[in-house]
Amino acid sequence: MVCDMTKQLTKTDWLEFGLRTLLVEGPTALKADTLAKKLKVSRGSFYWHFRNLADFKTAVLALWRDRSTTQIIADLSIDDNAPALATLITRAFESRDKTEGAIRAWAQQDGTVAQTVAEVDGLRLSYIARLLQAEGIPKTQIATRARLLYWAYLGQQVYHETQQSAEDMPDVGHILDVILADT
Amino acid sequence: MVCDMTKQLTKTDWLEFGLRTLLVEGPTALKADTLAKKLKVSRGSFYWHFRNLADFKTAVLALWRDRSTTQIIADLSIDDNAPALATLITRAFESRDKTEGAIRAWAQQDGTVAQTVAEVDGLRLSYIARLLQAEGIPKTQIATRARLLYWAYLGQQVYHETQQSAEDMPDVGHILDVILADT
DNA sequence: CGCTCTCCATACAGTGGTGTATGTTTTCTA
DNA sequence: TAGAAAACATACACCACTGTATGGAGAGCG
Repeated sequence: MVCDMTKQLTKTDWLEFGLRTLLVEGPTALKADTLAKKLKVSRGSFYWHFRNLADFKTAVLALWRDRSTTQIIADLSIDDNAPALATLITRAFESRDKTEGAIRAWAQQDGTVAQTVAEVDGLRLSYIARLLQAEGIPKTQIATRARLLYWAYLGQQVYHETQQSAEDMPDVGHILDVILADT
Repeated sequence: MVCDMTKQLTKTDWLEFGLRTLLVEGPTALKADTLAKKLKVSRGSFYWHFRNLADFKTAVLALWRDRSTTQIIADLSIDDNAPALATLITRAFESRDKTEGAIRAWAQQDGTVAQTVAEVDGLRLSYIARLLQAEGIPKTQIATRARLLYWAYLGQQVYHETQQSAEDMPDVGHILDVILADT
């Protein structure tokens, strides 16, 4: 628990904890009852800040969407002289949380979530396409290569390794080589 | 409904319907109550064939695992003269069901499911590695390229397109080119 | 001090699902 | 064709969770 335990809870506290819970335990853990217990308060607090569960969930979803897009902007704002694509790939493929899996699991059982995920996917994909264009990839190949790279990122996030061995890390450099290879 | 409606249900009928429901509506739809209603029987039938829900779920999981592995064997048994890798990629990337997404959504909230998924992932990955070896990829690059390809497949399955336009299909030929490209 | 507004607790009714017990129908088989 | 076994129906107790109503504690302020 990172927040001050003595204070009372604010709407933001609930949303932050909700997002964190979503990313760690999955969408099925988004219940007023269990969340309240983990926050050591009663559901009265929850229903004071939010009209109902659906409202809370849409707020959590919006929070994730904003975070994701601003994170894209942050990645976008790394200076253009640096090897942006390499940096992006390294960061993406070395992250080891269940975020993407959790969000996609949620999207699969909720239409509005799926729509939001589609928007975020579109933003990320167009960003990758821009980087590939800067790398000099022929225009007819950009779409496919961007998809290949982004799909590989998504796939790695939902991929289940038998054992999380450190030496089993992907060879990021070689991935970059393949994505940029001449055919 | 594809099965004979007049007959009584067998254990296999329940499992088949359970697997199908899982792949279409996701793991949260695996409830004795709702399944029974859709099969137009009461829960008495369910609890005659299965001790409890957990038993049913593990049986459905086992069915998926067996199907997945035998399907790999079936793909493996296409004659070695044919361009096996191209065929596999074409089939994989043109399939448009939510199977992988549903299974992975399930795995994310159930440890034993995650373990089974890991086994299947391992089998598929080693199969792809074998095909890449047959294509003459250097041994030091096989692992990374196999991962890249399989991750891209997984990613495409959980990827949410804004609109399911047919012209948005991936360029399978170019994917193959990139995966096999000299670096 | 007393008043108000914010935040939370408690108690309640309602819902959707599980599992069990027991009775009823259908099917198989001798 | 009687009887056993398989398959299903019905009714019940139980649990987790939602949403609501209402009451109470706590800070801020006149």
